[in-house]
Amino acid sequence: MKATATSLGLTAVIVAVTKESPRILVVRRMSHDLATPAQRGSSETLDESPDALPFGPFDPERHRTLELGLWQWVEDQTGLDLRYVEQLYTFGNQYRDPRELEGGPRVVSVAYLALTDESEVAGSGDARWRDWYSFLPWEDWRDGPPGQVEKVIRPKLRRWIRQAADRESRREREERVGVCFGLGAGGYDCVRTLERYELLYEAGLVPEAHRDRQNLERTHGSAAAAFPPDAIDAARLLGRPMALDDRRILAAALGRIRGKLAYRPVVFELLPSAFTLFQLQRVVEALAGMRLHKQNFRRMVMTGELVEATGRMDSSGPGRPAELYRFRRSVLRERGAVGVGLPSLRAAE
Amino acid sequence: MKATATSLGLTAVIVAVTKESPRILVVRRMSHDLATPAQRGSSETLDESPDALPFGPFDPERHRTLELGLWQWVEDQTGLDLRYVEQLYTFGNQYRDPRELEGGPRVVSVAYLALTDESEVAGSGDARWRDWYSFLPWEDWRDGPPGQVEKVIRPKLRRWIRQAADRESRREREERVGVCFGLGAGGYDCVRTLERYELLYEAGLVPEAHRDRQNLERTHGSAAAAFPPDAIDAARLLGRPMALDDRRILAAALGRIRGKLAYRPVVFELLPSAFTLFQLQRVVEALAGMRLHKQNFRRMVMTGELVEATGRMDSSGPGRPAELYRFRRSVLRERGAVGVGLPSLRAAE
DNA sequence: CTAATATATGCTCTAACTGAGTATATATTA
DNA sequence: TAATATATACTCAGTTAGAGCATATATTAG
Repeated sequence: MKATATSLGLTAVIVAVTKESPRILVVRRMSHDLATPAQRGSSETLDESPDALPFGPFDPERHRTLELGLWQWVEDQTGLDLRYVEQLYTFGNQYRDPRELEGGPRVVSVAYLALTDESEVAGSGDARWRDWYSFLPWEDWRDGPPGQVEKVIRPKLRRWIRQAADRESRREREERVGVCFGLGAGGYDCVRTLERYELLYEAGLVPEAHRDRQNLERTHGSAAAAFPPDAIDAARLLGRPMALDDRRILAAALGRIRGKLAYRPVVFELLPSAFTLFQLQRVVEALAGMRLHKQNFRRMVMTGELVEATGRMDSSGPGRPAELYRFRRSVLRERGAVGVGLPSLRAAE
Repeated sequence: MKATATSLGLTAVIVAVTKESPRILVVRRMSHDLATPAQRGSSETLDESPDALPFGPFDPERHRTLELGLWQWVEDQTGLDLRYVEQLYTFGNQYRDPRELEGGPRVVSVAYLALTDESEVAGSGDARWRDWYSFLPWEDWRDGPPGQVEKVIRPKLRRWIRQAADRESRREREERVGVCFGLGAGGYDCVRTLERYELLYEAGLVPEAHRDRQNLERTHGSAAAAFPPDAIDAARLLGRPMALDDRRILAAALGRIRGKLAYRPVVFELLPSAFTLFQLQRVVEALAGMRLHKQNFRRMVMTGELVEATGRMDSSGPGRPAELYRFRRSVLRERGAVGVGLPSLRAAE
């Protein structure tokens, strides 16, 4: 059975940073919306009900542009006011949505990245904020290499390399693992989030990989492959799964925002109007998933003239009070590439 | 009358570089395909028949992914084999396609950037290669500031600034012009191609702006605004117009490829397997639209280990024969950000 | 009150990189 | 043979990036 039509939708990756942790707005879609009939029978999927990214159909009658469509639809559904919106990518792979297996239309979705501050979500109560790294825990290197990388990912990937069919594909796998997790020259690159997710997917370390394979096999009538039990175990340590290919979209969004940090001052859309340099640094670190050298960070921000002093001080925390700054919006118009620039990964302050 | 459905298509920006000039594959779509009935009557549009980017509907029955759809459809239509394909942007603005004015569906198009070498185009003979800068002549600074910038663009933009409604919007226009054409601090940024096109469109310096406005007014029954005669004059100097918003897509593609040059070695997909360093430099210059310092360029390529010597020499041109190099594909796997890095704009060698 | 601790902020040092230029070698063409 | 066009090696100064030292000013534990 094949999809015969296409339906166009919008997916929103809505990001906020609260108290040093990056947050994502997710909805809990009832699983029977997304499950195939085979799954609908099994009890295990019903109570799982995975998180999903906010998604809505695009209505050409109401919206003059795709971006306005996203804007208004998010506004209507959640009451959030977005500070920054940019198109991320358009996803149209077959079987993204398992309902295609039953003859549903091909679901093509234009994903947008939006920045805001975390605030109460109005409207239909199933939207909630969640820590971004609860979905992609291997991306947070702020306290050194994440536990899962050494304990789970590396051993499993070594096995995946060994299982390669021939010498050539084995060498290829080896190199991919090296690039993604920073064994090769050049070290670890925090921007390669999508490459990492896709590697983990292909290597079967992520439950979505098994789910998709099972959906396919069930619908095509072949015997459903046994769900490898150790794979499930491993997957539990590798973050919260999501519906559809939403975790892939999340990985793409993280890479985009990390890349953008270096040459466009987007961080400021996530901060209050007045902030200390340390707060600014914490937000950048939260998104980059790594620690920065404090003095150099300050030097960069100051010599780049990204901010201006407000004159007021912040004495709320412990330690010497810090001066409060505001974003100098005019840099957007004055100069070309400006941003907070990420160094390569290193230890700490 | 409003569009009630959406149709999903694929647009291809197919790039090659031949003898130091970047080329684009365009098709000549019969103008009655795109014209509104009002235009169809007038003789002036019939013989114009503007160039358009290759476009095809996306068929979910045949294609597993959007990218595969593009690949196969380009292959079928033109016989070209693409060396590199990446998704560029998804365009879905209302009235992109004038047929929407008569109740046609909203045309959403996923644009792809593809690199290849210029070769004979097979199949339906209406596809042809054209110089990229014939559509965006203000983007080519290899021989200094393009003539149109000083003679046409600057004066018209100055008038556009003066015509602003209030002080605030005037200051805004002033700053935008400064950023786009390099009057402000930071100088000229060759990557801001889309910003420049959109500025020229808004300021009415590009015929597409008048065409779109006329289409709207005619269909809505209001008197068609007189086409300002000096605007037409100016437009003739500002490059060849295109159908739909294809020139906007072209501007986006140019910005993307220029930005990518700096951190991904995409140039090599446009070169033969063996090339001299000077040829490599010429291709980069053609895309960047500016000249590079020769010795520094060589140093960068060599210390970056982007290429390896073949041992063979090229004695075809005048002057001392140059060594032939090949791209060291393994850098793709070894390191993170690698590319040929563009400096800020300067005079010449 | 004092010590420990957490933060803010100023300054230095070095290695690497960037932009620009000089110098020399080797080919073709007038 | 001179003029010209390219290839290639090397130098030099200014800038930037990564790392660390030192000091100032607050809170909290004892």
